[in-house]
Amino acid sequence: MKVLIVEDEKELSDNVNAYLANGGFICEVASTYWEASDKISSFTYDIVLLDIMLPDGNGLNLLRLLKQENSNTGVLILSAKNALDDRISGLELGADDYLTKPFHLPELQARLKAIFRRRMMDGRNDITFNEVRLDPDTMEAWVGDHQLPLTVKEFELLLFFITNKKRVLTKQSIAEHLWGDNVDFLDSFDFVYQHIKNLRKKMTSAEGNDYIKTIYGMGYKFTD
Amino acid sequence: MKVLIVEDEKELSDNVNAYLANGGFICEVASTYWEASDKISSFTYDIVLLDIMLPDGNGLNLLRLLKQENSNTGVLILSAKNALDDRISGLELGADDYLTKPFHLPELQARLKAIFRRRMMDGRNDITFNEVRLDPDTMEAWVGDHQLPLTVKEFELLLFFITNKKRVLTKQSIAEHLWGDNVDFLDSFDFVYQHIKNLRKKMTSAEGNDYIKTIYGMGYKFTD
DNA sequence: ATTTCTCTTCAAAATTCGTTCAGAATTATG
DNA sequence: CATAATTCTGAACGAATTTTGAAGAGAAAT
Repeated sequence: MKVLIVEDEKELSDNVNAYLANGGFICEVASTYWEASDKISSFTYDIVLLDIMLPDGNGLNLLRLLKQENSNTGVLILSAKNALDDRISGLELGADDYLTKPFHLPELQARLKAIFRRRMMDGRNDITFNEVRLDPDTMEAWVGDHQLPLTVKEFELLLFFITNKKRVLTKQSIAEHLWGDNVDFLDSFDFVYQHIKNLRKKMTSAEGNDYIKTIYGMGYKFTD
Repeated sequence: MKVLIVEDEKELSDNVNAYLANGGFICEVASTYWEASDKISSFTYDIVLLDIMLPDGNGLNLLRLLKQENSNTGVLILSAKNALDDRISGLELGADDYLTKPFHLPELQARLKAIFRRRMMDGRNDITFNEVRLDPDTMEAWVGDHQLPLTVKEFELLLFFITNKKRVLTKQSIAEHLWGDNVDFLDSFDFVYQHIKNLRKKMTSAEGNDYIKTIYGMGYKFTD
């Protein structure tokens, strides 16, 4: 992760630079408004650590510039203790966070990581096994690039398989998991066959492979 | 935007509630760890305002729960002045921001809006998804150039969809979000159908596409 | 008070999905 | 190899879910 430190006090920027570099960040320093402006226009950073009070210009303008140039860059604002308005303006302008001086370096790092996590995660929450990918939030499933048009039961079945990969699942356990307590009254779990079949068909029509292996007399196993 | 205020000092939570409600937020209050835990498990909030120091449990556990339940919820941590470790832990756990007590209400609101904008609006003042554009401030909505004459419920529905794009929303969650806690007494959420229908009609009469996809047996999803 | 707009309720129609059934195919057993 | 047990498949039925139109209730505006 690449960080631009915009800060005119050399001692502070050196400290930050050293600490963050040690924590795995790649840092560059700009000590004036114009130097920062140049770098922002020329290069791409993951996060800009921005001191608002600069000798030759207001950092909020840099923030505006940044949002125009590349809105995907995170911004953490550094401000003097009492500059409440600056902080609020900064957040209004789209900064991700701010920190008042003086601050603790571990906290700075924690916040940078928080910003990074926020920007990278992008709300995705999926489970994968080889070519197969599931997202429980969106109820979408893929084999490779091909999205599977699954019904709810089929999706739940695949989810049950993928969260119990390589384990043998009996028809009974599948039935109990997908149909809950209602199955107690049933004497046969044969209806599971249908859903296995349907899921297999949709998976194999996408690529060559459904990962469901039949264990004769036992049940099924999701494996390669 | 729906906010859960987790705070045991009643006077403070009342103040915050009143101030934010006036600013257009929909607020609910939980004054104990378990009440908060219940609400977080049962309902969906855009942001949780979380006091870490609760009489019957540590707020950081709530934060963990929250990230498990619904990773799309923002978190703003409230902490005592000197609890630096808690703040850092909070940010590490995925909180979006923190504020130390005591704080100014305008700053709190600015930060909440910043979190929301950061998550939804990408630094601008409106929310877009493909051809669809919403402005929560003015309550206006467009599909392409065509402005939609939406009613309040339709707007809220579309806002709920667009702020939860690609996620499957059940009729129940939609009902809870748009109608608040009152829906506890209902046994059916079928009335949601009507609003879906009306919204669809207005969106498709503007352009060819409403982005609302039906997931049979599950709910709806705003996607392309 | 009346009109207009919005929200909700209700029932019928349309659609999708889950299940059953019978027969075919596969695998195990002796 | 013959038999029994298990699994697979396609077709068709029925149940559950969603859509739709219409009409009533309620709120807001004139």
